[in-house]
Amino acid sequence: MCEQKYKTGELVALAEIGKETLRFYEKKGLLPKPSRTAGGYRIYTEKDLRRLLFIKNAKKLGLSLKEIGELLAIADGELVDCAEVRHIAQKRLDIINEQIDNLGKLKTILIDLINQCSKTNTINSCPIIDSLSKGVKK
Amino acid sequence: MCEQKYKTGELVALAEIGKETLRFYEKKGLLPKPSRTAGGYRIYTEKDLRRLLFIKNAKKLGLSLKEIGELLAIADGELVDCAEVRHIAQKRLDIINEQIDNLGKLKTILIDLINQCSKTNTINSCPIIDSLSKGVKK
DNA sequence: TAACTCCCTGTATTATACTACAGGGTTCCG
DNA sequence: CGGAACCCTGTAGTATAATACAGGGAGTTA
Repeated sequence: MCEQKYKTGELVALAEIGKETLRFYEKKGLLPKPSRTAGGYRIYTEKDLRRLLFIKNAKKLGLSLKEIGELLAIADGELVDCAEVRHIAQKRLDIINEQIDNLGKLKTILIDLINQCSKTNTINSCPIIDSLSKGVKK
Repeated sequence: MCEQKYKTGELVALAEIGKETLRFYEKKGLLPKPSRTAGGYRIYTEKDLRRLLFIKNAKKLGLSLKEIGELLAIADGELVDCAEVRHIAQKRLDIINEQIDNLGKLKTILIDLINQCSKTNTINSCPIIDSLSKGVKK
């Protein structure tokens, strides 16, 4: 029966974020407006902590706050249209595949550069500039 | 003997960027200050076009303008210290590997979500929230 | 009750990468 | 020479994601 309650300082310590960031997320609508003490202090629950950790992890995976907001809206049941969900997820998936592809190309270019560099020890012609001037598909 | 010369409008048309972006890059030091006509109009050369295309392609690969600037400095011979070059390249390579790794994880999560969605057609429990609340390594 | 820590609000600043004016000067065509 | 199209400068605004700070209130403990 005794659910854990946190004040701002306790929550930010547990989630390892700044207190300004917490308020920022609240203002952005990513976190619900918490209840308050008589003195006006915010009171958070376990649910808020989980939500905050979700935001943190999703960010780590490269999602923008806007996208995270959309996913949270789905989780909250505000957005129950399946087509909508699929659309968000698929759109992101396309971008991810493209990014993985691009990162692979950049990786090759950088490995070439590093090798080139260790061979000559001076750079007269630049392998990256050459590679990238020719263009990257898409 | 007749090298191609471009005015701002011609160059931005060829590179497919905005004219303000061109000035922005000049101010940032990514493009050298071009020579001018008697009337003060900027005159660009083929070399500038190649440089601009390099910036565009490097951006597509996810490099920041700051990193692009460092690579251009290398290409310009301003930075000929091999250790420095290797350092920039290796640092980026580490980030890339991590990003590829993270994107792969996100991809799995999203594919799960899409599948879940097409099975149930309604979302009662949210697979992404569940996945991400548990955390992502590193 | 003083002192101290924590919390409140609102506003301003940071960094990245542009994008959009306002108010002029230049070039070129007829 | 008139007018359109183009270019110049400087400043301001946009979006994203925070981060910092000023000025004040709340809660706790000696």
